[in-house]
Amino acid sequence: MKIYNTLTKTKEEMQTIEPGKVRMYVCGPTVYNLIHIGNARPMIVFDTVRRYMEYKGLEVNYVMNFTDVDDKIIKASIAEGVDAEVISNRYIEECKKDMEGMNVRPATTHPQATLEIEGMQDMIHTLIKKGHAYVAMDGTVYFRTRSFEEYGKLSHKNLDDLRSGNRSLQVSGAEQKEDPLDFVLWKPKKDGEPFWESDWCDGRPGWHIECSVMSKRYLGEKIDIHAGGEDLVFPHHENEIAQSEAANGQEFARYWMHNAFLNIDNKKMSKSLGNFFTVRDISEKYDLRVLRFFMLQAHYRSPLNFSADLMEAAKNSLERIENAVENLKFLAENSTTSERIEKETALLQEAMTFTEQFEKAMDDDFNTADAISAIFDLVKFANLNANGESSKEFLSELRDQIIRLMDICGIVVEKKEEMLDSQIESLIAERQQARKDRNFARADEIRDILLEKGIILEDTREGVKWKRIVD
RNA sequence: GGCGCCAUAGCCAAGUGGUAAGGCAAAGGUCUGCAACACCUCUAUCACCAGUUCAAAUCUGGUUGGCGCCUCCA
Repeated sequence: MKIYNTLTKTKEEMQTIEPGKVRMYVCGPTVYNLIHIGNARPMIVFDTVRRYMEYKGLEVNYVMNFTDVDDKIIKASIAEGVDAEVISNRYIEECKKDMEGMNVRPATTHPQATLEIEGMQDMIHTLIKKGHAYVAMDGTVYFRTRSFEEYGKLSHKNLDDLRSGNRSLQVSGAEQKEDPLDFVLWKPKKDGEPFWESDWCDGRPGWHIECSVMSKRYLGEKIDIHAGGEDLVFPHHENEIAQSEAANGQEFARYWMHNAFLNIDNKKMSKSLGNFFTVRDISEKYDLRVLRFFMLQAHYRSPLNFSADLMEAAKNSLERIENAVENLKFLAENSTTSERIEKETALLQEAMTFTEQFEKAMDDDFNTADAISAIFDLVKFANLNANGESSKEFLSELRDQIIRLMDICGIVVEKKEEMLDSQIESLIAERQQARKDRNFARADEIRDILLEKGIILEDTREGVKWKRIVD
């Protein structure tokens, strides 16, 4: 299994610290509002990475935090006249609902920054003791960037470029920093803000220290994979490395994975620009499986453009796969032979090559776009080789294979067994009679009635099939 | 100003040295009372220029056009 590592800018064969086990940390959202579809990309991408690793037999300890102390949360709490906690807890719950809708599995642990303050203070103490941090006059604690020699190794920047190249940094350096690139580990409270007591001042932690500490607490000082959006490479992840490695004296994470951005009409989507859709917005128009499928059709390191047309295309594509699964199920239910015949054994063996194709693509830095094309090849193969004469065993093996691969992608194509509404059943029977009587007007009328209820009928050689509309 | 990424058919998107996967859409056809599903057929020399090579979408240099990070941000 190969992973593209931002640290080395190459694909590397994954070797875990502990055989058979993966320690993985994903930077989660700041919970001050409903998550948007940009937030959804890393959730979907890395959930798929996790699912694939588990499929390959690895045990994944998966941690995704919630950043629940932040300027915007505080701003929202002041606007509503409630505690910051009320805001963050509310949106953590909403985020979990959205994750469930996208079939993103809950992490092994979902730590929250405000519950880990003690660990943060410990790490800051250590950094001060080791000379990597200092306390300013007002109690702010800064990380001494120049004390960490490898600073810049993740984002491949060097300190001189950063210093000379950036105007705003130089201006803001007028504070009490020793160096404009030093960043905050602990900052003093302002009126009305949540705060914690500390040896330096009443205040709250800087953003970067949170992830360093939560990662260490739940996964240990050294982890296998640290992941997040590409915008976090600098400064967030760069700073995490500096803090963690300076404090712990060893490498922080082996592999750094970053997903590219989701754009709207070729423009960056951001909360500050206001051109964003929440996952909740999308869920009103589409089944969230469509959103998930849409995102997995591109490679996670390529920018992806979002639009209504593209969602429609993704929906139609997904339907093709679902149709095949439905069709196989229908044929199996009506098949008269149960055991497979020799020829079918050979066909099933051939079908396995699609699973191999799928795995080969996923092994190559989780190339979901390629992996999904293998699923389509399998779908084509199934459509071509399954018919009324096929055995039950053959049909269900094919169906299981498609379902299994889609399941790795985190998309459930197996419809739950639903009780056939007796009303629907009798309408279908009535329509069949009408067709027999060549009363096509009535037959079409019944079909329209069912269509309005979201039921699509399909007349096939083997009988009438029905399915619920996907949207 | 500094660092970096991308450019493949109408649209989306793999492929990163050996003569272009897959999906959507469109067109024609088979099946069918019609429709839908499915199947068959059909759509590209890979932004442009120059070079390296027996061989380049794939490597090198340049041009043009997009975009990202350097500030809260997935």
